[in-house]
Amino acid sequence: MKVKITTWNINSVRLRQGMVCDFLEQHQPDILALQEIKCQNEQFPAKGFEALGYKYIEIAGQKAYHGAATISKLPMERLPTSFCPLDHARHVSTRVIAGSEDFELHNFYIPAGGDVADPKINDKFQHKLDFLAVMNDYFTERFSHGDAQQVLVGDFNIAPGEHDVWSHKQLLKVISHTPMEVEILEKLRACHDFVDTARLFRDDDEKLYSWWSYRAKDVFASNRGRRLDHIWVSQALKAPAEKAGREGFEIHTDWRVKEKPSDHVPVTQILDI
DNA sequence: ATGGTAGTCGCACTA
Repeated sequence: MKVKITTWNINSVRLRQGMVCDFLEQHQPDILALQEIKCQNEQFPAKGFEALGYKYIEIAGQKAYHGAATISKLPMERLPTSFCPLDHARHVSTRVIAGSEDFELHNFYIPAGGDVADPKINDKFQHKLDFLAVMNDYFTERFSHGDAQQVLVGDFNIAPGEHDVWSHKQLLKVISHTPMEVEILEKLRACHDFVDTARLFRDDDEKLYSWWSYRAKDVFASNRGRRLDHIWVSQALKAPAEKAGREGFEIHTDWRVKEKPSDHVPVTQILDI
């Protein structure tokens, strides 16, 4: 069976719930992982999504900032994880039942990390690095009990590759593309053999972006984007991702120029399990 | 080199 998974930093789910419903109707993902929902659990517009068939909803909300939620047509149960050293609402972990198969889906909103790329003088950057360290510990522990089918998605707030940013040189000192965080993220990926599905069928020198700043006048004229939103799978799910083919992965760039858009666009991966 | 925008909350904070 094919399982279609989309991740989207929505930058306020209440403000953009209509836009989310439009996306769900047009693209029919089985699962949508949202970040920056910017609301408390009881404020999450669950009813509208339930009406579209997304009966399984797991929310990690808090007042005003951050927040993540995963909504699914497939049965799903919550996994009791804890990744954020400051206890922000920044992740939702679930086990998804897909026919005779099941897999873990970890929906992350990794801290952005502030402005100054020095953890000694910038607590927010230190927090980002600490969050990544907790992720590394979790998956080390998880895999010590054998390979599970794992999917990691979300706004990682890191653009790892030279061609995941509009200018490698000009962003070397800009948080999201500094060597320190890129190395730590790459280590996290490589240590556990995760596959960055964006690059399965796309060369490393092809520019790919999922985020463009609100501050640009004409977003695509300057096209100063970064690929901050990711879908990773464990080795056990590499073949299902490959089986979906090149079209199995998509960055929905057009959603950046809708009326009142998020600064991130949805990113989709199909798994043919 | 700087300031540019957006969302939430109620002024400043986060991104």
